[in-house]
Amino acid sequence: MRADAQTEGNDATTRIYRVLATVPYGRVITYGDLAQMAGYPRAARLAGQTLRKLPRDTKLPWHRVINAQGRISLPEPDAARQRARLEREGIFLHNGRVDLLKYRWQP
DNA sequence: ATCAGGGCTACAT
DNA sequence: TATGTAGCCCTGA
Repeated sequence: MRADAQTEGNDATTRIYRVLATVPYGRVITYGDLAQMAGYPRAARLAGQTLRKLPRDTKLPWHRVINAQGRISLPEPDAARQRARLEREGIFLHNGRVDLLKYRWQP
């Protein structure tokens, strides 16, 4: 836990979930940005580890998180689920990637 | 206190 | 564009 994070009174998981919840429909965010917005710059892998623990029935938009290359970092069959959810929001992959310049969300 | 490992990244070939 | 290679930083053992 970090000093600046402690002042917020929350652990990394909570902070990451909170940011994830703000990612709007039809947009995506990278692991690195998610971590940074949660107060953990350069801790992209932390975001990954955290998301991996999400329950299957979560309401959070886990599928809107992709890597910095615009690619899905999940092994099949989860990658297929993520792709399907993204498409349902109008986000399609071309050559296995999302057009970050167009859909990347950054406040 | 240490250490390996993770849904990663940036940079160099 | 496609690898390879170092960093990064947190968590759990």
